[in-house]
Amino acid sequence: MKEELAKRYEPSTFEQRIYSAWEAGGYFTPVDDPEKPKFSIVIPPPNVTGRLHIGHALVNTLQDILARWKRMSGFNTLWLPGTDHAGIATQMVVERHLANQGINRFDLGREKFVEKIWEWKDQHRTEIKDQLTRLGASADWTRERFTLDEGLSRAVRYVFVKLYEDGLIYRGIAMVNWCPRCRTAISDIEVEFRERNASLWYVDYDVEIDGRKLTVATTRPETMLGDTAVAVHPDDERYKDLIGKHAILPIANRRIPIIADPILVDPEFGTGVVKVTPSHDKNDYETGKRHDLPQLQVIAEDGRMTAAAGAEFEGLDRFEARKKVVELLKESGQLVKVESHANNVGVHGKCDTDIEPMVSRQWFVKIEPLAGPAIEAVRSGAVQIIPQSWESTYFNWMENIHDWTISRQLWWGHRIPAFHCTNGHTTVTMDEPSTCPECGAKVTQETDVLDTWFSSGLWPFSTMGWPDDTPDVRTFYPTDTLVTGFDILFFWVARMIMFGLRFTGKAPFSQVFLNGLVRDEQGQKMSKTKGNVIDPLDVVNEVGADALRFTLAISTTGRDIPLGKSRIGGYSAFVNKIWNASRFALMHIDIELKDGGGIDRDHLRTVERWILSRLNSVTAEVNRQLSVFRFDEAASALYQFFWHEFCDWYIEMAKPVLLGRHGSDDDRKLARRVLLEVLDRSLRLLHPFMPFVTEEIWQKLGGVEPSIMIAPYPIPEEVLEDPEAERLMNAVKAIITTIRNVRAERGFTPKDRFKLYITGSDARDTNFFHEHAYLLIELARLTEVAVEGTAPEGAHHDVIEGFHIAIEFPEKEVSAEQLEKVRRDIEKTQKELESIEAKLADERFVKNAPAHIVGGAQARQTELRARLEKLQQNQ
RNA sequence: GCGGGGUUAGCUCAGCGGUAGAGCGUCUCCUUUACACGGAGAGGGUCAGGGGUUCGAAUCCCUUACCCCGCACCA
Repeated sequence: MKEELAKRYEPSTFEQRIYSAWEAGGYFTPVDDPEKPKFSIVIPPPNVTGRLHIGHALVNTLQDILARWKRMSGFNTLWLPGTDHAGIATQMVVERHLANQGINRFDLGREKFVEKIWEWKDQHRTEIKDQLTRLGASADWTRERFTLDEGLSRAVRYVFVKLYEDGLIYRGIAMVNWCPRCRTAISDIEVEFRERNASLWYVDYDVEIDGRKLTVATTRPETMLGDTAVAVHPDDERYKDLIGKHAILPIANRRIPIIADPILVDPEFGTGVVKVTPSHDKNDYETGKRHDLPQLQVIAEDGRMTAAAGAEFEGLDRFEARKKVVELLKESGQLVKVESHANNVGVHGKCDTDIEPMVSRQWFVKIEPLAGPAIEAVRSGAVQIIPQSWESTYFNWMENIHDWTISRQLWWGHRIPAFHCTNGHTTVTMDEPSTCPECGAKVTQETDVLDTWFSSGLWPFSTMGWPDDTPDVRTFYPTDTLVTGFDILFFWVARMIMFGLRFTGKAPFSQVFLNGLVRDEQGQKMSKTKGNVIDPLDVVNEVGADALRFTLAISTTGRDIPLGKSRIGGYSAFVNKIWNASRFALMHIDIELKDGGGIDRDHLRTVERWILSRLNSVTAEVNRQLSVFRFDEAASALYQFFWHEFCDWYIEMAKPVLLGRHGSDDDRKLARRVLLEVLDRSLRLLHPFMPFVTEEIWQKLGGVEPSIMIAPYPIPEEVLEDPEAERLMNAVKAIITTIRNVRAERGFTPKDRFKLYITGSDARDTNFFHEHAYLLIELARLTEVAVEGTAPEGAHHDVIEGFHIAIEFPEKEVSAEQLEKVRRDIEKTQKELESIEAKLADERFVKNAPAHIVGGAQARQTELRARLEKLQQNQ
């Protein structure tokens, strides 16, 4: 009837089989049960750029733990999976991929190139799904989405048109961050700053007043070619007389005005003279607008110099041009000096290319009207950010937010639903008009696409069929918990909150759990170039998904997680332990869960009441910790209970009865029932963390449900609490431990057996030990336990948890080392006693400290006094 | 410059007002029929430094030092 477990724990033999069975059972798909409360969670869609890394394994393990926990706890649970088209990132990898074959995207043309990306996407979507599957993700694949799906694209167009009509999307000319490599504009948050050792060049400009010169300090000499002014501070006495005059721009030999600007110029920095390049610097652009300066674009979209830079520079790369400008200045003697200078250079986070500030026509989202409600949602608690310390970061960013540049000059993405006609009219509409609504001329669609985060910002509802009023939207929106990395708090989380509130009137989730970054052992960020990345599949193949998941969960405290290859499967020993303990249990259990019968609580012995009480307390703990996202605490509680209480103590204590060395047949039956019960509940508690191994074992227990993943999650039951059993068993454990210690200290081996004398503080306790003497005899390896009589001379005395014990040793020489140990024990006890006595003698302590603390100290004092007295007999 | 986080056992980290903890590592003993991915033990910490509040501080406040991470600035 009952099946045994394989002798060895080999996850590869069952994990994939089990996943298929779950999928076939349809357990990942929510059931249509209006009675059940719902729980929904949407995956942070991984980019279809490549394979998942260990950070994905973390974020998805945490989501799966929540989903499985909630599902087992009776919630109608949806975990919606999918992937992100990841605009620039994907276009870049495909371009690189094609470059290896000697093809560039311009050879292919837009249509063909996009086709290639779709092929790439299909392949990687499959790989990603496979990886999540191997991790055990209980996501509903029947609802899988992709940001470029027709449904989601429609939501994107709808939102774009709506925002445009509401005046929150506008098109205009502005200075944006331009990536000359990707040849597209990017938003402010996509710019990363890198510290660099650069040079500061000091250049002399001739001034139209004879003999006078202005020395300008610059880090970008090549932009000089586009200078249209030189600025000084209006109050700077050194240059006051030159304001309004003109300087001669070196090389270009253009006459440019000397202007006064208190905002741009800090007289303390450099020489106090600033060159002004309105076309290639953000501050200079603003200055140019203030002073009505002409713009002169000397750097083109591809990072090469334009004709405006002069014939000898045209076509040169901007960095080549820099060298050449410096060279020419040297020759003309206008280069005064060069200083080294540390500065932060903005680069495109995706490709590490220096950003070129560039004036261009782009589409923007006017963000303040969206940010206001999003700030309020967090402030009011409608959206809770965990750990809470991230809230101030969120507020800080949201309160200083700038308009969002949403257009990208790329081919891969949602094409902006704007249609331009030959007469210059622009129509923004969801579907392409046949002709211009204003003049009837032919229209062509805008070639720019949207920032990829525009579509992911709609993810929690666009995936459910919005803007239609679908059953999924009604049932599962808003979602409950969002689990994601803090690195996309601004990119993604903030945008979802803004869009969600604007378009659905509701925050898209009520809680955001931001997990830390997975780093290597040295605390280094994982990256391909450093070669310290870990492919989760390698780990799964090596130690199994359960060990990986448990390691990730128990390491998740809310901060960064240092996990290198050596640590990543660290908890495989624990999984192995679970396997073996279960194997032992199955060898002795001859009943199945569905046999029913339950437990006859009236006939339980103290050991059994104890383990059930402990199990109940860990049940409460796990539920409590999961509800506050303390995955580490929940996992630790299970680890501690299963290994160090259930295996180390309970199973060892049950063995005498299970193996027939002690007790009646009825005792044995009851012990089996309890063992089954504890194992069953433990497996269910562990299941969200270790779905595979728990399922594999649980299948052998003969439960009513076809799968552990739809069996109920244990909840604490008051009847199982038993403080009295815990008190007595704590004493038993402590006494056994003491005997083991003393045995080792005195140099005896486990084979040597002794007689123990023990007396409790009252008859009931003494009687308990009389009945449970076999536990001490078995686990502490004794010959007998006497509850009366006096220990002979030379016995080792101690007081443990209120019980007086004496261990009778055979004649044996006591070494100096052993005597020293006894002396140290006494000293330690004495010291603690002294400190506690001093405390109790202090009336301020007795007066001010809460009663239970004072009471505790008094009890401790009594115990220590008794113990000290007994220990002194050992000398 | 502004903000956040950190500094606790050899390593990685919990604990955040009432007797210093875990995992891993180290050392000793043990092949006891679930498990040597095991069992039983041991050793190891003036909780970064200095002040303060309190009967009592690793825990709260101030301060110094160092280390991370954001954001802003950078001619």
